[in-house]
Amino acid sequence: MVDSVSKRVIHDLKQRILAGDFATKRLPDERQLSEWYQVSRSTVKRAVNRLAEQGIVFRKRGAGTFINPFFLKNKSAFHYEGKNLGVTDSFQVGDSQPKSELLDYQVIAATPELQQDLFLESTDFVYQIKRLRLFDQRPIIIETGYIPIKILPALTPTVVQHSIFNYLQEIKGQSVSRSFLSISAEPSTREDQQLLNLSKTEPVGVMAGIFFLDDGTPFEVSNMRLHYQYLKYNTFVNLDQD
Amino acid sequence: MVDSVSKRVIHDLKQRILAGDFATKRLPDERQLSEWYQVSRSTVKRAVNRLAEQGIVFRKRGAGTFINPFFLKNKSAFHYEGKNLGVTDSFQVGDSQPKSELLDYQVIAATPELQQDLFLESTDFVYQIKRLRLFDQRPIIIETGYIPIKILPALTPTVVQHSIFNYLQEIKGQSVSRSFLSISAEPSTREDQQLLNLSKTEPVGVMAGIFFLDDGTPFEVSNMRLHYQYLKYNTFVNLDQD
DNA sequence: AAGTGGTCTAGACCACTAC
DNA sequence: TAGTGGTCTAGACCACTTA
Repeated sequence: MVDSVSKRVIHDLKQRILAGDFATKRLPDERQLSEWYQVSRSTVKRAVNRLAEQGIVFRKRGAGTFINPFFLKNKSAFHYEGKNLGVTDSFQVGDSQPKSELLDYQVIAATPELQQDLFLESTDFVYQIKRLRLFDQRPIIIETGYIPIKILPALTPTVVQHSIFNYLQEIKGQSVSRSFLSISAEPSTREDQQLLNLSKTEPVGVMAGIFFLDDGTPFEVSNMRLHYQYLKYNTFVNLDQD
Repeated sequence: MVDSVSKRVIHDLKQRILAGDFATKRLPDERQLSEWYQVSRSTVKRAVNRLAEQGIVFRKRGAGTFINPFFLKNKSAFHYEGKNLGVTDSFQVGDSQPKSELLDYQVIAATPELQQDLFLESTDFVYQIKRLRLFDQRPIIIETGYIPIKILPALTPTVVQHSIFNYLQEIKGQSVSRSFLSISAEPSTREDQQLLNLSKTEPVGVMAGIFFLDDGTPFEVSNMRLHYQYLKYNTFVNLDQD
């Protein structure tokens, strides 16, 4: 995993910004950086654009490239780097390994909605997997997932209690690299209250959506009900667009 | 606003994908597209990369570029294009103009937290503006915002009841194009219940964060408590990265 | 008018996938 | 091995901001 040229530039610029090398809150212009790093201007541009995507710098046509002051003063808030894809990724807070308690595990015919979302025929079947996920011994998420059996014909309850994503990687050499999620909130149901240890007035966060394989195949429809104190989704939005 | 070359390519490819021109679920390779559109390969690459960012196609090094089947079957879910920045933008659902009821409006000394978030000195003052925002006659959001007086010295309650963002554009020619938001959920307080017409067990969604001007100046710290039925945040996450 | 970022070109070479 | 996307170059010209 040798670093490419632009990676080197990205990394170095990030370090200098954090170290406060650019007291002016302004980056040298692209042509200067190009000479500085002895790379082409295109490469500098690609590197700086990456920093802009991450909200670290702002570009202003005709004026220059400026360091986001908020980035310097609030680095922790930018910790979301790498984003949230799987749930497990988002909850590496506790030191202990996340565990799962299997609540339900069966094979059912794909409902019309699942057929559409997972790109299935009416003759297809899916696993319905309901798990209570624990982090640091505490119940945090009730997750109900639907996975086509034709993608993972040999899934077992044992696998399910550990990581389905890891199993997928081992068996098929594919990983889940994209997701489409919708985030909302709801009053807790009686079941939520029991499983997640909530009072009647405490709500759950809901993250529902689809996970995709590298090749774009929809892999899983997932519905997650989270203890509300653990729902925290950070987004950086940049409206400079097409 | 003449379209650039790459915009033309983006637009045309998008249309063809939607029209089902690529029955194979696969785009022609870059060199072919380059010839087809009579543009350089770099330009094709930039265009197709934009489509990939939007989740419309998947790129696979060594294999090709493939259309996201989910995009074809579920176009409505991709409606989030343009994303959510301001709250008003996210809620153009109802036909009527959004309105605001002013709950609180005063100038206060910047607290330490505000000083940090808005990049202020301890001698700075901010407006504290609390509004109940109505959409389609219904109360949806309680928004408490903090804006440095030195950015908008002549703000008035009248302006505040309409759009602060529009006023900013008129007065300073600047717009709010970036935001950093954190999304969570909480049980509703008694005030929430009263203002948003919620029962005791119904929660609120919370969107808290900072809005930035084009030049990166933090413009407003905002805390929004939403009627839970109106919190719906869609995200497309792509974990192909650096 | 000078300086800065944005777009685009024509081409080289590399890394990975599939056969 | 052939084909595909990824990185990079060296340079041209354009669009916008600032003075």
